[in-house]
Amino acid sequence: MDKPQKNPTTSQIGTSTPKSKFEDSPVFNYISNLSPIESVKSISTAQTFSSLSFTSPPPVFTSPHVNSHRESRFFRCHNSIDRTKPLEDLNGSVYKEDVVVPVIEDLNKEAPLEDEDETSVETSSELPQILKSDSQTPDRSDSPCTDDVTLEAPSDIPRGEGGSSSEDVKMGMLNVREVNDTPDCGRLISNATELLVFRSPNDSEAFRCLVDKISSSERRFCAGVKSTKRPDINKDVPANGSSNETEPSVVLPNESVFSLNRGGMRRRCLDFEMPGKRKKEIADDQQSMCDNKAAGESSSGCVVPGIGLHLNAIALSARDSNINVVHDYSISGEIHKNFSGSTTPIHSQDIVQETSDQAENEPVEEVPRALVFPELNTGSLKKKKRVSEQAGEGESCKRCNCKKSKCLKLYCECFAAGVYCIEPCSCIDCFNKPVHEETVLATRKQIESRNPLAFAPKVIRSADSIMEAGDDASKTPASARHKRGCNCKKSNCLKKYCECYQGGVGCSINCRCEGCKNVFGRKEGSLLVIMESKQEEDQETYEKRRTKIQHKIEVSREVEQNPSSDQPSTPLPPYRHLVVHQPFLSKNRLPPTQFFIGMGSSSFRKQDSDLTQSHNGKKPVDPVTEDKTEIMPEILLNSPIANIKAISPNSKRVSPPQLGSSESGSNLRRRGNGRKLILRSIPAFPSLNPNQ
DNA sequence: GAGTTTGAAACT
DNA sequence: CAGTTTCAAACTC
Repeated sequence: MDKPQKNPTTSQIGTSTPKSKFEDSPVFNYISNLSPIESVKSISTAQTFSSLSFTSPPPVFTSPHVNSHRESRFFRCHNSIDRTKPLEDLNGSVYKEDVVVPVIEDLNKEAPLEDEDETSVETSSELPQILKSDSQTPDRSDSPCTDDVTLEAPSDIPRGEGGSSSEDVKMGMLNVREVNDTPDCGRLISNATELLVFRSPNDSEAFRCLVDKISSSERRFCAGVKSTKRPDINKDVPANGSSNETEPSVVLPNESVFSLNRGGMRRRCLDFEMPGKRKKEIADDQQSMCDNKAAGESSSGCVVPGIGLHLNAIALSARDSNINVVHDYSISGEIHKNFSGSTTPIHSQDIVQETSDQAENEPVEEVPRALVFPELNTGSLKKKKRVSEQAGEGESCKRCNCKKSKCLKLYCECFAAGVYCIEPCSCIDCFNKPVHEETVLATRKQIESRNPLAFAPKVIRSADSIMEAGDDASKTPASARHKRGCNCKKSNCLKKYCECYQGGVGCSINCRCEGCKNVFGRKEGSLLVIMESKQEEDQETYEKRRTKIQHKIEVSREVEQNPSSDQPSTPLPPYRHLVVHQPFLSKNRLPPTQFFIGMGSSSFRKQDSDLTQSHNGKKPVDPVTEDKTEIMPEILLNSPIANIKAISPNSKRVSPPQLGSSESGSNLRRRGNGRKLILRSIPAFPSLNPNQ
């Protein structure tokens, strides 16, 4: 639709400029020299670029972003692929490239490059199975893009198409794919971020989008990269892609965002529907290869929902997004990594290594379990709850215990989070199920009519806070630290009864709490005050809390490491990382330790420094600008995203890519802070125009 | 696991 | 808008 038009221009711009610049830049050269992989990348990039960008305007890639991403992805992919193959074949690099390209094109649908096709065919012989398995499974419509489609425009898309029996199926597919795809996709993430940046109206949603996008993009690449199975991909794609909207879906990201914006419910619905099926499928599949996939599903189920999950989470998570996001990341080992890399301080190196490792081992194994188990596998709700709680939870996996509200009121966490109740829920007379979709939607509308922000994240992320600083706090709902502020009277804002505390944020002026002792910050007012108060007065309390939290985390880790239960159910591990590093996840999730990060602008800074720093030293409240600059992770900088941001109207907020690009050296330093970036970007662009 | 506490959500 | 009631999570034992 619109995409094609936009894409051409943007794609060219984004792809050509950035890459060329990067490649040409001495820094880039230096990097490339450092690692053979990099060199390959450069080569591959060029090739891929040409092939991809020009061979045929693939519908899927129509979006410029996509193309650029692809390229970047390819690099990564190549690496992974290369690993499988001997590096010696530099020529092979071309070969590799070819392989990759073909895949992409396949995805795109028809733009076959002859050479590439050949290569693809060859490869296909080798690895077709995995992908096929996915696609072939009757339940799962394979169009790689199905995921995207479902996510983006679930309602619009004819469910029947592509042979996908149902949304659930699609969802499952998505999840699976996500898992599989995860490997490559640092870049994918970037894509997602782009999308978010441009169009995400809400933080949460944006975040979701990210997740979704990532997953979708990952899939694509995965297909290619993953396996070495490109052929399969090709097969899948053509069949599915042509028939289905897989491609389009890809193209649409922006649109998807819009749709997402509107009602997280759809997705959630989808997601939640999944859970039940997922469980079954997962149970069946776990043992099989699909473990990864299953995990992905489960995770996604959890995650996605989570993402969508709690709006709060989304918002935080972009709260969901974050969590969701988080989950996703965690789910896909790579994604997680990538993400972490971008958002969190994870080292780019690590990412690379991981990618390589994953390529060898199949990325998902570790993550998958965790993901899968946590939600699906665990038997007892309580356990799950606890786990989730400890982990920081997966809001994605929210479980309610409603008895009278029918899960149609905000009392219900699931409903409040915009997700359907699932089996683990012990609710009675629950109407918050896909079956009662109409009722749910109607109720939701009703509630929204009463309070438009009812489903908005309660807690606003640091990013938001930043935004606040920069912009009018009142402007966006997210602007507030806590949407409404708490009204605690007995808990002193030191228990989860307090929404502020629960969200890992400090109380603000909006709060009407009495005897506020919120560790994250008292309601004195400005962030600075909060910080100071913390430092000065609350140090002890804070320390205690911190220690406590840390202890919990460690415990959870231990548990994870020592999977006492056969179920790796301990979701904690995967989540934990996420949680720890990313504050955004969900409102609840933010672990106290993190909240600095999550909290106000001050929090951002603290991330790197860690709580300790925050404590010990006063943390100068860095101007928002600084955060922004620092926030940019290397990956992002290198990735097209950076460019995008610059382009984006809101770019002002976003740290200019220049910073990152200009100061590659500083990037390392920034890594720690890097995570912030993504989050920030998300919230920053609430209602951007898709195009620009 | 049951009961209590708490504060948000819903209602008046 | 304030006060009250309802509700379910959070917490305690």
